This record gives sequence, structure tokens and C-alpha cells, in this order.
Amino acid sequence: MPSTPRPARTSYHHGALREALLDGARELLAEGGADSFSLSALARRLGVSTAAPYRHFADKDALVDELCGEGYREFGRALTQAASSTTDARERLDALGVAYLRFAREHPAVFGIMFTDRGPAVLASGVPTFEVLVDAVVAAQDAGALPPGADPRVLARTVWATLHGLAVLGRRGGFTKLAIDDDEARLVADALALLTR
Amino acid sequence: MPSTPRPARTSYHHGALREALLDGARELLAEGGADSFSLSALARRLGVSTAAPYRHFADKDALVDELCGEGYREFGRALTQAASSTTDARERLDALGVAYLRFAREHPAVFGIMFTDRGPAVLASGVPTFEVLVDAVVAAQDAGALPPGADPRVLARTVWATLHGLAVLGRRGGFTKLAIDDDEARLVADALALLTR
DNA sequence: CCTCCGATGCGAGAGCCGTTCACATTGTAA
DNA sequence: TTACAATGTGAACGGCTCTCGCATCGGAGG
Repeated sequence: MPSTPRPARTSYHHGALREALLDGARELLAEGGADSFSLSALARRLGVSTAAPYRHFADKDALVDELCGEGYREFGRALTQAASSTTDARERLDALGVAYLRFAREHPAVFGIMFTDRGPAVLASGVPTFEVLVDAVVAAQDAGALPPGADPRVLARTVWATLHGLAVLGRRGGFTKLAIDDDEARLVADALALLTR
Repeated sequence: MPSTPRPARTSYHHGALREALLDGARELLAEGGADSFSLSALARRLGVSTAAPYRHFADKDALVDELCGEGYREFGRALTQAASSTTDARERLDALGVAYLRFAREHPAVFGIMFTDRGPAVLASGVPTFEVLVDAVVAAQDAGALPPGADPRVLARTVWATLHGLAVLGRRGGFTKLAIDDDEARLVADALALLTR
């Protein structure tokens, strides 16, 4: 069962090439990492010419940017869902942290792309993704789980940085000597236990 | 004064091409980011043929790996120097944090390369770089600045993750809405104030 | 001093990639 | 039916990584 040569269509026009390109790009990214992803390989896999993608995206970067945008939206959904899983402000922080690390683990390629230099427009589109995290930090502060006197923005960026650092360093095995084999829940719980009281 | 066509040599053999390649690669990386760095452009800048670099590096990845190794060593030197700037365990943590963020700011391209997927060998070569950070966390714990009962490895990875997260998110302007304009000293001080007591 | 050889340079070229351009095919609205 | 806008094709250009056979140099041994 050859997976590479996919006929995928019978008529001259593909019909839903734009979506197929995005889906195929996610697959290629997941299979071979960000380096081994080429528009040529993508077109080949979908059975269209190498020029076809340019009817739907200005260039390769535009396609990757779109992938980032979708990544932000899905990341945002995952965080929002985690936040709604409990009403306790302190527990919500834990849930958000686990969701953060889980997204990085389950979508490593997209996660990596989302946080590498991708132009200001893409960056701006990602801002709303993390609002739920900032809100949760403020709520935790109101609930007394974080220092009441501190600047909420300082708290938010510190918590965010800690979670992001755990995600990034864990993803590349940076913690090998520091017991990375701990699962995400423990990683997050240990870290947030230091930040909260 | 054209900077691109650099004669750089008069005889048939270059003489110190390996070092020139590494230096030039650092320059190109600093100028145009990791994407716009090609062996062709590098060879062009040095005035050698595109085949010449392959006498010194197996392929492009080998050159980048070497760059990472040098980056780790310089990063380690910066951290070690920061650690030796004070005898107070708590102050030492701050100094290390500032050095961490400063390295990320002053060498953004190399920093970015060091922490993107680059094979297990390169990764392993980076381990000693962060030992000084782990040691400082243990010392701070002994001095009472961090919870005495906690697992030192948990403390170390949490502090490391927080600093790394600050470096990464700050580097790409992720904190725009959260007062990233604060300087590194304040960023680190605020974060470590939450982790220590 | 000469000769030989290993190290290090070169030019040419194969194969992949991104991108463009003129042209082909198709569904649809007038 | 006919014209048009949308979307596909094939060919081509330049750039990139990497390989191959050949050229040039410096130094060690006769």
C-alpha cells in the first residue's frame, strides 16, 4: 500500500486543493520535521503539479503562516477547554499547564513553527491564544494562590515563561539529566508549586 | 565599499578556510537569520568555490553542529563568569538569569540554532553548559533561598525552564502585551522573586 | 635540490527546490 | 451558447546541496 503516490482526484480540477494542501502539509511536517517539508513533495503527494499550490498561496511562507494561524486557534481551543475543566483557580492553572505541554508534545512540528521567527502579522494573530492563560493567572491571584501585591502582568509572563520553557526544553530532551521522564502533570505541578503558595 | 565580494586571499590555498567558514557562518547567521544562510553564499563571501567547504565539513549540518558546539561553550563561559561575579547564592541566581537572557539577545541566531532539533550528539555536547546553573540552584537551596525540602532536580529544571522561557518568548517579542520593554535585570528579578523566598 | 604525496583548492554537473509564465480545462453567469 | 473567472498543467530559470575528477600547493624523504 504505497502512501506516497496518491491519485486523489479524477477530474482536471482538484476541487478542494487549498484544504488538501494544508492537511498534507501538516502530515509532511509531522512525518519529517520542518526541514524535509517542501512544496514540491507536497504537490507530488497530492498528485498535482508544482505550480498548482501557487493558485492558493502566494508562496511557501504564506502556507506556513496559515498553518501557524490554525495552530494558534487549535492551541487556544485546547487551553480554553482545559481552563473550563474546573472552577478552582489554582487547579485551573495546573490544567492549563498540562494542556500547554500536551499540545507541544502532540503537535511538535506545528508548535515549533509557531514559535520560530514568522513575521509580525503571524505573531499578532497568536496573541489571543494566550489570553486565557493571562486571565487564569489573574483569577489565581484574586483567589490568593499568587501574591496579591504583585503586578498581574509580571505574574502572567512568569507563569507563561515557565510553562513555555518546560514545553520547549522537554520537547528536545533537554532535561535528560533532570528527570524529564516525569510526566507532564508532575512537571507542571512541581513547577507551579514553586510559583504559587 | 562592497562587503560581499571579499578577496580574502591571494594564493591557491586559503590557509585557514575552516576557521574562516565558521566565522563567516556566524556573520551570515547574524545578518540574515538562519533561513538565509547557505553554503553557497558563504563560499561566495570567502571567495572560494562552493565545493571547498566540503574539504572541512561533511555537509552543511556538520558545520552548523560545530557552530552549536562553539555556542554552547561560549554560553557556558558567559554563565560561569556570571556565577563567579558574586559569592551570595541568591544574587548568583540573578546574575545567571541576566547572563542567560543577555546571551539570547546578543547571539539570537546561534541561540536559536542551539535550541532547535539538532541530533542527539549536539544535544549531549550541550549538557555541561548548564551544570553551573544547576549547581547555583543547589547552592541557593543550601543557603535557604529555595525550599530546603524540594528535590534539587525539580528546582533546577523549574528555574532553568523559567529563564529559558523568558529568553525565548522575549526574543520573539511574545511579551508585547506584558511589558516586555522591561530590561533583562527586571525580567529576571521579577521571575526569580516568585521562585525564591 | 628533486620527487612524491597528502591536503586542499577548482569547475562542472546532477538532482531538488521555489517560483513564474504562457497555456489548458472547467463551471457558471449572461 | 458564449464569454469569463477560477484553477489546473508543463516548461523553464536560478539557487541550493553535494559529488566527482582534476589542479595546485607545501612539506618529508631521498
